[in-house]
Amino acid sequence: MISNSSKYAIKAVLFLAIHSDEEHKIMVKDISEPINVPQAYIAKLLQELAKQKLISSTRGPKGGFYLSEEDKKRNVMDIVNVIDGEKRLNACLLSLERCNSDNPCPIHHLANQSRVVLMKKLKKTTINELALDVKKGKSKLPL
Amino acid sequence: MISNSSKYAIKAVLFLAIHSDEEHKIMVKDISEPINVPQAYIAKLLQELAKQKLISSTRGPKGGFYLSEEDKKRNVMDIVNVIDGEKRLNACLLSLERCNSDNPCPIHHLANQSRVVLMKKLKKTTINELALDVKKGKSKLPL
DNA sequence: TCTTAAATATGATTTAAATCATATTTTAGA
DNA sequence: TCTAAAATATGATTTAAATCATATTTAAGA
Repeated sequence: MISNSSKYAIKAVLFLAIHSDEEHKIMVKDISEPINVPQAYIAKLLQELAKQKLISSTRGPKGGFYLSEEDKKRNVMDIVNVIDGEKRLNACLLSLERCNSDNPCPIHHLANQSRVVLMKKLKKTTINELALDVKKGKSKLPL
Repeated sequence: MISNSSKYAIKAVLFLAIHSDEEHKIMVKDISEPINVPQAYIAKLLQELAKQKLISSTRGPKGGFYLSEEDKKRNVMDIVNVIDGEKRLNACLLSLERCNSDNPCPIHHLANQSRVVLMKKLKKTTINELALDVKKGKSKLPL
C-alpha cells in the first residue's frame, strides 16, 4: 500500500524537519547514516522531493538539503503522492480492479473505512507536527 | 500491505464459496477464467491453500477444488496469513522497523488504528458471509 | 577564474514478487 | 490394470521495486 521508498522519504524529511533550516543545510551522507538508508538510494529520493518542491536544496560547497518554513507545513500525504504516485492510496486496499462505494468489491466495506481514515490523517498531519512529537518524546526516530 | 497473490487467493476462494461444494468440484481452468487470473498462477495459490487445509481438493478425473462446509467458516485473514505470512499485517503500516504502542514510530498513531480496525474485520468476516453478500447483490465479483 | 564540494540527471544492477512451465502423483472409469 | 484427467511439486522466467554507480552541473571560496 505504501512503498518502502515512501517510508524512507518520510524518515528523511522528518530528519530534516528536526535538524535543518535555511541556515543549517545537511548533505546526503549526513542524512543517510543516521536514518540508516543507503546513501545513493536516499539521494535519489531526496532529489525527487526537491524537484517537486517538497524540500529545499542548494548545490555546491556549503550546500545540502533543508526544509524551509513553508516546507515544514507540508503534510505526510504529499510525500507519499510524490514518491508512490496518486493512485496508490486511492485504490481500494483489497480490490484489484476499480471498485468504489457504488460498485463495491466483496470486501470493499471491510477495507474502505480504514483506508479513508488513514488517508485523512496523512493529509491533515504536517511534517512540523510530527517533528514536534519527536521533540516532545511522544515518538521516536528512526521509524 | 496485502499482496496481489492474497487478493487473487481471496477472489478464487470466494468463487469457490459461491459455486462449489463436496458434490460440485471445480478444476483450475474453470476457476482461473471467470476470475481472470492466469491459470498456472492461481493453480499454485490454490495448491498452497489446499495444503494448509483452507480449501479442499481431490485429484484425478472428476477431481477439482471445492469448499467444504468447514472451509466456508474460515475467515479472510486466514487466507492472507497463508499466502503472505503472519508478519505482513501485524507490522505497523508505515514503520520499517519494529514499532509498537510502547515504542511508537513518529507516524505510529496515525496508522495504527486503521490497521487494527482492518485486521479485526478481516478476522471476523467469514468466507460464507462474503459469499452471501454477493448472492444478495450487496457486492460483486470479481474483486 | 580555478578548484572543490555539493546536488542533479541518468542509467545500470540486484532482488523479490509475480508469472509461467512441466514432470510427477493420484484417482475415476473402462 | 490401463488410460486419461485432474491436482501436486518443483523450479524457471519475467517484471517491477529497490538499490547502486557515475558523469554532469552548480556554487562557494581562494
